[in-house]
Amino acid sequence: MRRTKAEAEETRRGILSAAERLFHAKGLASTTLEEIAAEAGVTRGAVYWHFANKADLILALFEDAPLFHEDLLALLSDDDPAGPLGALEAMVIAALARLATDERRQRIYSMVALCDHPELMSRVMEHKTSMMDAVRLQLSVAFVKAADRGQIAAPWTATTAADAFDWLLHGVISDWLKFGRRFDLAHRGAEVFRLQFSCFRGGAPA
Amino acid sequence: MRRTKAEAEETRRGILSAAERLFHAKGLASTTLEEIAAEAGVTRGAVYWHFANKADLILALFEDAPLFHEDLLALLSDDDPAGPLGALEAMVIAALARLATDERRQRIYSMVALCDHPELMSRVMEHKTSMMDAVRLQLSVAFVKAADRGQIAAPWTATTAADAFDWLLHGVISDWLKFGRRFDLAHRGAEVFRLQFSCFRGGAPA
DNA sequence: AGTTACATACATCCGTGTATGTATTTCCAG
DNA sequence: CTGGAAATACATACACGGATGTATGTAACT
Repeated sequence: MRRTKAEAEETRRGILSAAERLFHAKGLASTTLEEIAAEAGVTRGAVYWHFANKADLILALFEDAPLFHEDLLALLSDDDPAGPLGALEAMVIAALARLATDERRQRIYSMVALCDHPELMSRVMEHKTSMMDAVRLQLSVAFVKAADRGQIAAPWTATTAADAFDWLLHGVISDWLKFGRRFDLAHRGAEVFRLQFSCFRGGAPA
Repeated sequence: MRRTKAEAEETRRGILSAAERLFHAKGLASTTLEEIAAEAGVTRGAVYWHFANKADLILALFEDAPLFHEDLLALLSDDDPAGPLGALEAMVIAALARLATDERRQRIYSMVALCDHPELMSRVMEHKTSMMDAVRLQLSVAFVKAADRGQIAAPWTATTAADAFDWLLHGVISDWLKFGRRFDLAHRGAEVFRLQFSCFRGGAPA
C-alpha cells in the first residue's frame, strides 16, 4: 500500500503532530513510539521509516516547529518610531499575545522548557541551548542600541535591563505553562512588561 | 548481614543522596533504581526495602530536602526595619546567595523545575504545585502588606509587583541552573533585584 | 523492474516489582 | 545475663511486561 510522495509527507507531518501532542501531554520520556504511531493512525514501521529513532524525531520536531524565541526576533522591528526600546516592548507584548493563542507554540515551548534527559538527549539539548544563546545575544544587542540612544535611564544599564527582561520573560512563560495556564498571559504579562519598560526609561508611565 | 538501626538510617540517607545526584545528572525518568543502588553502594533490594517504588523515593527526596521555596519563607523576617518591602528584598538576595553556594539546593531545585512526567508521577507533581502555590500565596500577602504601608509606588500595585518579583525569581534561577551556571547568580541576581525594588518604591536608587 | 512507503513479525534487552534467602539484631523469657 | 525466637535489613534470584530496533513482507508508485 505504498503512498505517493505527497501522501508520505502527510504521514510524516501527522507523526510529528501526534508526537507533539503526546509529548506535551505525557512528557518526552514516558511517551512511546507505539503511542505516537497509534495517535497518528499508523504503525511503528512508519515512524521508523521517517525517523531513525526517538531522539531523531524530537530533533526534527524542534527544527520543524515554530519556536517562541524565533518569534521574538521576527517580531523585533528595526525602525520602530519609539526606538529600540519601544521596539522591544512592542515585540514582547506581541509575542506573548501570539503564544497565548497558539497551542502549537505552547506545546513546543513546554517541551523546550521542561526537557529532562540531559545525557541521553544531549543532541537535543545542544540544539536548544545554542538556539537560546543566539536569541539572547540578539536581545543584548538591541538593549545596547537602546542604551546608546539614551533610552535606558540610570541606574539601569543595557546589561541589567537585558537580564531583567530575559528573566521576566522566561519566568512568566514557565509559570503560565507549568501550572495550567491559570492566568491571562497576554494581559497580565503585557501589564507587567509595560511597567517594567517605563522603569527602564526612568520616567513616569504614560 | 543485617545492620543496626543507625546503619540502616545511614544507608537510607545514602540512597537518597545518590538518587539526588543521579536525578540531577541524568533526569528523573532516565535514572534507574539499579543505578541509584550502585551509586549508593547497595543493591536494589535495599532501595525497595526503604522505598515502595521510584515515585515514593522521589517524594521522600522532596520531603526530606531543603526546598528553595521554603528557604524564601524562612528568610522572610516579619519585623525588618525597612518594612515588608525591605524584608522581601533582603530575603531574595539572601536566598540567591544561599542557592549559589549550596549544591544540594541546586540539585533539588533543578528536579522541581525540570520535572517531566505529568501523568505517571502525578503525586510528585501535586506535591510540587501545592507547595509552590503556598509560597506564592505567602509572597502575595507580603506584597499586599508592603502596599498597605505605602511602600509600593504607583503605577505598581501589590499584584503587579508580586508578579514581577515571582517571574524574575523563577526566570533567573531557571536560566542559571539550566545553562551551566554561566554567570554569578548571587551578584547579578542581587544587582537586578535591587534595581527592581527601587522601581517598586518609585524613587531614585540608594 | 526497481524502489518507495509502509505493515508485520520477531529478537532482545532493560527496568520494574516481587518472592525468597539469610545473616544479624533486637527483644524477651527464664 | 543468656539462649532462642522473631523481626529486621538487606542480597539474590526470578517473573513479567513493555519498549526498542531490526528483519522481512508487500503493494503501489515511478
